[in-house]
Amino acid sequence: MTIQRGFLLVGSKNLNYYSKTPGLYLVWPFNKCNHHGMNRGRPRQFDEKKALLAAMEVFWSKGFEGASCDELLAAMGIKCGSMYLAFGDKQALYDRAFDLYCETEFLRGMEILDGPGTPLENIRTLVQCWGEHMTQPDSKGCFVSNTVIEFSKQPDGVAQLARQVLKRMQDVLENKLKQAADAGELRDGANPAALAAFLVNTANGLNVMARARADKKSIQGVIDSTLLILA
Amino acid sequence: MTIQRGFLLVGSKNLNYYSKTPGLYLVWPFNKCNHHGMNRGRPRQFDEKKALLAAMEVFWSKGFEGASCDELLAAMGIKCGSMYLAFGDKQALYDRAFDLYCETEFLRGMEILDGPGTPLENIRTLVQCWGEHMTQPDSKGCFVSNTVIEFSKQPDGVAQLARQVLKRMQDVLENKLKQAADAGELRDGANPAALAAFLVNTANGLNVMARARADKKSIQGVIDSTLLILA
DNA sequence: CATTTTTTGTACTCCTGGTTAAAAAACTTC
DNA sequence: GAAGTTTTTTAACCAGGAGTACAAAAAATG
Repeated sequence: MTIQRGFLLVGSKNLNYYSKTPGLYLVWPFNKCNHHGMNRGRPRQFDEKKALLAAMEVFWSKGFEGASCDELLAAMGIKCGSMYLAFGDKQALYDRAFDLYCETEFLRGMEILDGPGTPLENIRTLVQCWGEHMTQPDSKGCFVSNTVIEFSKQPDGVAQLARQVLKRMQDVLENKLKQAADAGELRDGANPAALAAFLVNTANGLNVMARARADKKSIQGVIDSTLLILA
Repeated sequence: MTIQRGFLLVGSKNLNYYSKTPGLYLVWPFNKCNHHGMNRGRPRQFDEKKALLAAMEVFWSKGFEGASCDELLAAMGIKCGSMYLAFGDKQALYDRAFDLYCETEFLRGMEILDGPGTPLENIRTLVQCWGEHMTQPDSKGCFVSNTVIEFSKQPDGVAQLARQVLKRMQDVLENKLKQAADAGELRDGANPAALAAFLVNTANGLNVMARARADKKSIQGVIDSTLLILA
């Protein structure tokens, strides 16, 4: 039986391929890498990673609603057909961009906590790093924080993920603060759980300050005051 | 010359009145209050204050882009014709709603600073008040903070206003902190300017925490830690 | 009562933004 | 080279959302 165009081939990778004769078709994902290490069909003409990175920048600075598809596609350097085929839809693209941010910008920042210094030293370094980040003139703030705000009404999806990331960050900080306390670096009676929540709060606040284009002196004031509590 | 319907009467208050005969019309704003203290024309059938309050609630919880006209009109209980006549357009309505928020919710909160206690006591009360506000289950956070974020890319208009309100709040706090310092309520070397920025930052952070539906314990931790610095 | 001024309600327009359709292009496999 | 599979391109499509037109209604004026 020869396959002809006209009817949807259920199971074909992108569900956009057709046969002329009606019937139930069993379609295999042919397009896995062959013995030459090449895919079948027309090869991708854009770099998915690069495109995603560009999309991330746009979403990061403009938010989900604020970023139009046109704008995204222009930044990604591809046409809508390619985007929809590669990523699904706008929300899926946002989700991917959010993941990318978490993997790169966000969690990489948290690695400072495992630096060479003592627990408290590392925490203080992280806080100072936030300050430097937010005082950069083209700072887009924090993508996670922005996501929490824009999707705050939604119970799951990327909204839930963003809340979990903040919670995770809080947990990591609490852990580190406990280590600091055990090492006698915190004053007596200091509460690691409360301090962790406080630090996450400071980070979220800095995001707003950055977007409000607060002057450097104010942001430095925030950092200095925060560090005072970690003395 | 009798005026007839059909052609726009340039100068008529709402530019929606017509004459049948073409020509240049000189139209006077007749409809100022007359000797009966009444306007001419059909009287408003809705309470502008009430409608604005309803719009404020919607904008506050959903943001500018997030609030559709349908939704706003439903909440306001009027039809679009009335809304556009009374307020101008969606942005103007938002601006009015923002003003209303500042006058009521926001600046009223700042009045706590002029309460009966000492300067420092009043500041501490304000911080605690933030905590109570944000832990309420239906808390919509802070409209000013939300506005700063959503309009962060825009140089003027309500965006600028919102940034100024934050700055104003910071100035007021700095002033109060100086009073506290003069009264010997702050530790030696405390920096009122830095502390003021820090407190505004905490407030902005709490807004995010509220929208992230952080647990009460975390928010209390933020408040407690913040108050520590004001001891 | 006729006229003027205003608000109201309904229908409509216009536009933008997300998404899909369909065919052409580019490649592999047979 | 023909057939098969995928990406690219271009042109629509469609829904919803902001805003407008206009006639009808409701009041004051004189």
